Amino acid sequence: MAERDDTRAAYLTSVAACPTHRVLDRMGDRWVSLILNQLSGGPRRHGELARAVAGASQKMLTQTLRGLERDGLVARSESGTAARRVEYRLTALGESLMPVMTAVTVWAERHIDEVDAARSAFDAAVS
Amino acid sequence: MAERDDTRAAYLTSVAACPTHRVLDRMGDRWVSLILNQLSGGPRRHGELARAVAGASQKMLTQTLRGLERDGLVARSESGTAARRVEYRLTALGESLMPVMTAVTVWAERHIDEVDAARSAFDAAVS
DNA sequence: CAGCATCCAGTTGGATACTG
DNA sequence: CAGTATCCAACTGGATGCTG
Repeated sequence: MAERDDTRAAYLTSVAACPTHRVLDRMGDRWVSLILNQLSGGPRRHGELARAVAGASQKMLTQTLRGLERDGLVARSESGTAARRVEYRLTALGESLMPVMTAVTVWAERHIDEVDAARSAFDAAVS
Repeated sequence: MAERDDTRAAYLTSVAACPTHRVLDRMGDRWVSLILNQLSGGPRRHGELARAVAGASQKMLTQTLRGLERDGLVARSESGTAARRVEYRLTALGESLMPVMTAVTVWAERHIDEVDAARSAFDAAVS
């Protein structure tokens, strides 16, 4: 399909650039919802987050936080020289995203049973 | 870290089971937002979707549709014997998700510039 | 037309070990 | 305590060819 590579590439680019998709991608990152949820309760130290989001490896925790920081959703502040103390908190931009997260959560909790039922039915029909 | 495998595994399971995360995962699937968007305009044939979501490979289109169908968000109906005709449409459950998608879209379009600005600033500071 | 199967490259994310 | 660096297994998603 060499003749259509350009078209395909253009489409892929435009999809990647789609704001909705980009936001969804970020929100869907495995640990983002948990971290954002923690931070919505106020600033948290790195260690606190590590404990609260215990499933995440150290690498993923930092990596995810960096990503959120890069996108301006989370702010990082450092203090202390000996006993280092790093704190993360939501930015105004991050806070503005919370209602959207909440909307997702509300829908999810309200309809997850229907989804599960649909899955069972589907899987049963297939097998 | 063999001693904590159980704990870790339990956490990972609970995260995977988290309704919010599951929904976010589905919504974040690369082609879901585009497909759902198409279907919100009414039923579409497979071919129509293939054209509208031209970036997706045939495999991914079908795979994504199956996933949505499995989760009860989309319904598939077949008709015709010779010239096969397969149509997809949103279920009631799928329609109930659209406002959430819209909320994400609205936030995204409204704030993507801030995100981009934050990124540029972050990247500039790092380098 | 709609869909399935296979192969495979690129990415993701976890384990582990080490630094200031 | 917070973070970095490396290695690597698993998963994702695209290309291609075939079927009813």
